[in-house]
Amino acid sequence: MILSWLLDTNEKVGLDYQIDKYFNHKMIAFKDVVKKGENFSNVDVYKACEYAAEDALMTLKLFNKQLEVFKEKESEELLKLAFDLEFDFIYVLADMENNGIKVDVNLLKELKETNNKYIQELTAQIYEVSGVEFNINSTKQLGVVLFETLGLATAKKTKTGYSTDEAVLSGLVDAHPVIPLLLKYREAYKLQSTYIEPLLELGLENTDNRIHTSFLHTGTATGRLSSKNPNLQNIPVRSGAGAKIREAFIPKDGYKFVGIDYSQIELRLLAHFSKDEALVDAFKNDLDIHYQTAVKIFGEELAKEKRSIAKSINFGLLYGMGSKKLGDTLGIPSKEAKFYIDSYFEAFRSVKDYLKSIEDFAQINGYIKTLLNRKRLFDFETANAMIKAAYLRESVNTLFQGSAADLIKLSMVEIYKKYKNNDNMKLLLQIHDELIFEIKDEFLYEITKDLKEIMENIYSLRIPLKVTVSIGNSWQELK
DNA sequence: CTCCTCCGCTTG
DNA sequence: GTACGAGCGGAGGAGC
Repeated sequence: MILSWLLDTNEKVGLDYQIDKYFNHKMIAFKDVVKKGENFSNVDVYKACEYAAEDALMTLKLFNKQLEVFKEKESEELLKLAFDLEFDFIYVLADMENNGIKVDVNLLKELKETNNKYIQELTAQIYEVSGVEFNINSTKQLGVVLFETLGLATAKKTKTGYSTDEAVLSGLVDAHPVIPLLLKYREAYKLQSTYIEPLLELGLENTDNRIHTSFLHTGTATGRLSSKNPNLQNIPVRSGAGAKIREAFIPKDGYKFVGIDYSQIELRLLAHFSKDEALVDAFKNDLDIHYQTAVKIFGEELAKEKRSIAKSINFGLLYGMGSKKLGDTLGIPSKEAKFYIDSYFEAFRSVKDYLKSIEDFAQINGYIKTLLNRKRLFDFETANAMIKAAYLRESVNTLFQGSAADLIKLSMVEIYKKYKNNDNMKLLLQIHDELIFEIKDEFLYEITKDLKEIMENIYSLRIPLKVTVSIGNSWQELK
């Protein structure tokens, strides 16, 4: 059985540390649930699943085992209550954590060496060009070098001094030859310290080179999962150099990676909730949603050229954007950004009304609830104007982000239930709107097709749910 | 020496 | 003072 390692520590050698890790973080999660009453509304998600019976015996064993490990008598009742709520999903998480994901340690070693040389070269060049030796990783020291020693123009300040973040450096890229070197250094150092070195170390811990993360079930305000030790939900994907790290994640022999992600799930939820005719039609007809948005705002002729603006607006809507930030994002004056936002709401009238109704609901009731009734509380009573504005943005965002989390959790439970005894397929990772599986070559298409079916039909909305599937011999190939 | 906050960067 | 949700590594200061 999937969790045999958890119940019988002698069955597999070397898994003790995993058991400890599992119990530790689960216990922390349970304590969180007990502490924060609002998370009890998770019950709706699991009630919706209605999958209690089959694993009852094993659950009981697991529960008893936990009580043995954590002798916290006074919290037994509460722990039991919390445990019931976790009933189904806890298995999915434990399964993923136990499966782990294999890394190519030889490739990571190569990356580490070449990247290390590169960092040393950049360091030497930075010292030479700037004329001083200092700790490049220290924002404080770097600020002094750039804005005092070299006398570059300051752009913005942080609480404690000069800002030297990527936006500031990019703005100064032509001002001094050290700037492009710093940008390259930052990227290389980040990859080395946060990804390459820790992943290599973890990969070498196990003879099968598999890395095991911890997924936290109660680690977010919205109902999403989070991942830590290591965080496998923020492995680089955007930069070219970062892509090499994804090459180092590989399936075991005879298996392929399959990535299935929900396409535009939050915007689909916006269409579903708002019932906006234009949005609903676009998704029903499987059109390019950002392009269609551009058509509605700017007209047919300009739509192609303005698609990226429409895309930024679409995402901004889900975050409760303001014109200033949209302007910054697009590199245009906030006045122009405001005009675009106004044009959007002119074209999508019911979206505007709907977003307003979310804010009203949150303010009147002091909470917001997602598609499957997960609640997030807000204390408007004691909030000043700034906090209140933040709560309204969070209310809007939680509806979409949290509902999307509900849906993928439903899918994960359904998939787990169907495949838990099938060694031809394992679920390895969840990255918010995406699942990554390891599937045996022989059953690749059969199982992938079934997973797609499950995910697209997990819940009935006004618009269809759509997933995109990718198959590859490394994580990098899943695109 | 450990712990904490800040900064900056990675991701959906 | 205004775009949501996360985790991690390094610097530097506070406190033991």
